[in-house]
Amino acid sequence: MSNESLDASLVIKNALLASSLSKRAGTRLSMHGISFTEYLVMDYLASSDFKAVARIELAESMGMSASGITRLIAPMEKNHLIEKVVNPRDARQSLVKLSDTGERLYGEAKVSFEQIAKEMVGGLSKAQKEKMLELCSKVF
Amino acid sequence: MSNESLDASLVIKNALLASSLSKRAGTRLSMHGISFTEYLVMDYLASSDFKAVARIELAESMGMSASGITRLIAPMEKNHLIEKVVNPRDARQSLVKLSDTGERLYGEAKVSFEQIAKEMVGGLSKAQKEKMLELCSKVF
DNA sequence: GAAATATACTTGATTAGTCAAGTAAATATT
DNA sequence: AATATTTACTTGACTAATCAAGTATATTTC
Repeated sequence: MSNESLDASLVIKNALLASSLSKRAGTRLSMHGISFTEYLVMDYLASSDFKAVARIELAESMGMSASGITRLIAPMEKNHLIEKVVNPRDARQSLVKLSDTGERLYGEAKVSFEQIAKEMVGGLSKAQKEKMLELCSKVF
Repeated sequence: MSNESLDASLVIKNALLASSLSKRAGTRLSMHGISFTEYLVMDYLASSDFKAVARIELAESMGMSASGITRLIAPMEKNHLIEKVVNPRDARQSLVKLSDTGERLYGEAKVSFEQIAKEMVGGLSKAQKEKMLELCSKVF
């Protein structure tokens, strides 16, 4: 295989893999009434120590547009998973944090997510998983 | 890090990586007037030796629904990139193949795609790319 | 060989996102 | 201090996909 087609194959394989993984994860998470993307938001907020975060930061961290975040957050707020927090230093911002309900739901969803994640990458040894995570991080 | 959270991190990292890669690839491919998904279809048809392929096979190979393929192919057919081929043995099927125009466009797009793929995975050595491809294949 | 079931595809309704344009507040420029 | 630019976000119009239901053909069962 030429170098170029190795690169191309890698990109394509990764795209197909991620599509499969996120679909399976989404199916599992739907039992908690949330989508994979919503889970990612919660996970990010949780990793931010449950502190309020600017929407723009969320957008960047998730590789989404600002408007995508607006539309993603709106129903989560309506469902009381997420709370708006104002930033007294900057009135343009509308910070976002997990509500108590959101934290609780995240905790439950996390169990399911870790279960399905385990099933999905079950074909790899611990060392291989670590290697793959490292390689992914090197690319992005 | 616990085993469970390693699994979860790997799945999340992969999703974010693939999202980034496919967006960048899509941007580059838009110069040829096609999307990343359309490129994937063409690539699959090319790898099938440019023979006609059933839509259902396409759907499966790309991890998409049958209706997704219908809607994806329709404009490609209108733009004469893809031709319908009937299967005399099964009138339910509507096979799909690259037209001459489609083959030509695929050839051009492939150059761009391999270029951007090279840029995107440039942080890895050849051995690392091979390793990552192998690990991805092991998972899916 | 007729009836039941399964397969291949399409269509209508919906969802999750995009981009471009708009608004309002903050920051920089002069 | 007034003006220009940038930043954070929202909204309207659109696109790409999904699912559920429908149609037509093929296959299985009796």
